[in-house]
Amino acid sequence: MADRENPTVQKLLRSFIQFRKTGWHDKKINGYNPSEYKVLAVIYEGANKKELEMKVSEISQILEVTPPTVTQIINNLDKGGLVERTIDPEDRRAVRIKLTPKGKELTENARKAFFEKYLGLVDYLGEEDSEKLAELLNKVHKYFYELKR
Amino acid sequence: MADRENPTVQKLLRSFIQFRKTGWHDKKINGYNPSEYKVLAVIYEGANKKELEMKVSEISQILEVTPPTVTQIINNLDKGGLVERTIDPEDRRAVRIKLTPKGKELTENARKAFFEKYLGLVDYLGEEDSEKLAELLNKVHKYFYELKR
DNA sequence: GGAATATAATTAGGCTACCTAATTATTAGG
DNA sequence: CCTAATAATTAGGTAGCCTAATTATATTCC
Repeated sequence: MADRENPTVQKLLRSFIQFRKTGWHDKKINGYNPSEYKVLAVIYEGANKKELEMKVSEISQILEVTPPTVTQIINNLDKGGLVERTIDPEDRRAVRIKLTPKGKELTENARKAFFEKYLGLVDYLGEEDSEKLAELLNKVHKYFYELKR
Repeated sequence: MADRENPTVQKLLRSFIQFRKTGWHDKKINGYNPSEYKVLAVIYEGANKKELEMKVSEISQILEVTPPTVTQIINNLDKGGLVERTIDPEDRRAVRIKLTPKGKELTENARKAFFEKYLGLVDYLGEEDSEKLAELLNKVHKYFYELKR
């Protein structure tokens, strides 16, 4: 209670607020929003791992957003010719999403820039502290997650 | 380039994404949004430190949002009777914002709950790791901030 | 001292990134 | 084979921001 002035709490709070404003999530590139790039990245990575293309529901699970959110983003990517829908022949309710050559090129370029930036960060923090940070953030997530239930 | 698969980068990225979804910033309390509570908190803290009430521009600087954003939030808080505007007699362009008794009570209750939650977090992480986390987040912010210029 | 300029706040309108509820198409279970 | 479940979509809404334009007041400087 008197602990309301606890300096560690204060520091942590300030850091959280600042971190939220950190532009680590970039602004528009090539006319596409960060949320659109995230979907592109998921489709791209999925294609490198599996034989079948990603379903809307799979993308939605990976990004932890609802399916309507994914549908909307896919609609825009489709309009821009970055992505194609095909009906899954095994389950005609499902839709498989595939990158077009244009979409693939865009995604690869964005990924390159993105990973360079993050390699720079790991370099800046040092390998050890980077690992520590990831671990601590996971613990924070777990703490709040468990509070909510 | 081959470093694109650097596991530390991957871990860090996953942590960042997860952290962004962490509900550390709460949902509506008493019908007021997190952004509204942040403004209340700033006004409350300002009142404890200075003789004069907060101006819109001061609130805007502290929260790092534009003045129109603050104006809108103040409008809502005003409608709810949590806050009062008075014209600064020294500079009649400026508006001083003051908590009403109702606003003050609400803010105090919210602050209490809020700080208890964060004391719990510090307890969960340990004092030392909490400090480390704050420090690392600040470094991350600095890295991205400098990249942007 | 008055015109030009700067500053404080507000209004109007727009945007991103989400959400929920309802609908449509298809598949699976009793 | 009919009911219930599942996949995706459409429609509409919300929070939390933003920019540009406007209004009122202050400051500067010839």
